[in-house]
Amino acid sequence: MRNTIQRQLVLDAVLELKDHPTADEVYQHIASTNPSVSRATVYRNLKQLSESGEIKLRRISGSAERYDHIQTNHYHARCIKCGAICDLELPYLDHLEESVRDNSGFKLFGHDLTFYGLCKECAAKAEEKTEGKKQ
Amino acid sequence: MRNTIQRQLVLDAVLELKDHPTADEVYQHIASTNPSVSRATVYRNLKQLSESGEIKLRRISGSAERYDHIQTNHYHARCIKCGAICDLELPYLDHLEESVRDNSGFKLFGHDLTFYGLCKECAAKAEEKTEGKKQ
DNA sequence: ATTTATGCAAACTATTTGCATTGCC
DNA sequence: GGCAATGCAAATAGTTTGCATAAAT
Repeated sequence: MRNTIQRQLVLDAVLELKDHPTADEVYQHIASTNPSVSRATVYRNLKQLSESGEIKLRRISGSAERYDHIQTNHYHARCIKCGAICDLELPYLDHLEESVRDNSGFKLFGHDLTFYGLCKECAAKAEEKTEGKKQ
Repeated sequence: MRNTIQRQLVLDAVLELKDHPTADEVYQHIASTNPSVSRATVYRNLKQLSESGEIKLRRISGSAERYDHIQTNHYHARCIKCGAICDLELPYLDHLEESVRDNSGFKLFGHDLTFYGLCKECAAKAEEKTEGKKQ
């Protein structure tokens, strides 16, 4: 694994864009200052960095793949209206796999848990509309 | 919502293909006997049928969207090797949303939980390989 | 008759890959 | 120098959309 400027740019972008950026958001961020870096390189480095454990790939249901500078296990909420992703405070369900009654022969390694709902802003907007209708 | 042959074909396909088919698998199934039905129609009907509650859209992390003839809440496992999806027996965590310490203002409606691991077959293959290395 | 649904093609989003070239070690 | 990484373009997977036509009500 070689130490290229591009790899460093990708790592820096994920560390700066703390908000679970998608690959494209990382690319856009880098392209704003380094337009010659290609999308493919961003994708390749994101994959490598997440495989080497420097960043974390998050699979958020209903969303494109996202990358996280935070490594620790925690869960996320996705806004069904605007797509925002938010960290949640819920103790990580460490031994959930063990609770599965395994009649399938599956060897389970882990789980992805994503909540969905309305973020603060979108919930407020929905509230306004409802109020509007009442009058 | 009109009662077209195509809609019926899509519904029937999901009921027959019990194995959480993707939109494309539904399309292929229908196309094998009704080649004139278009992919777009399959997608449109899958969306409508899931919105009207006749079938259930499942968001399985790491997989394309899938459709289920079963409506009841339950969780799934995805094989990281072959992509197979399997129903799991684990009591549905009905009130998980309530356990979230909500500092974000999110209004949570529900959650998607997907386990990942190796299915019986792929686990067996991996075992073989390991055995091979030992000798 | 009206209006929803269809088929087709094109567009779009997200991601990967082949290949010639660049540049790290 | 050798091999990994890059940039580019094309390819792929999954899904949606515009539009003229067909068909359900």
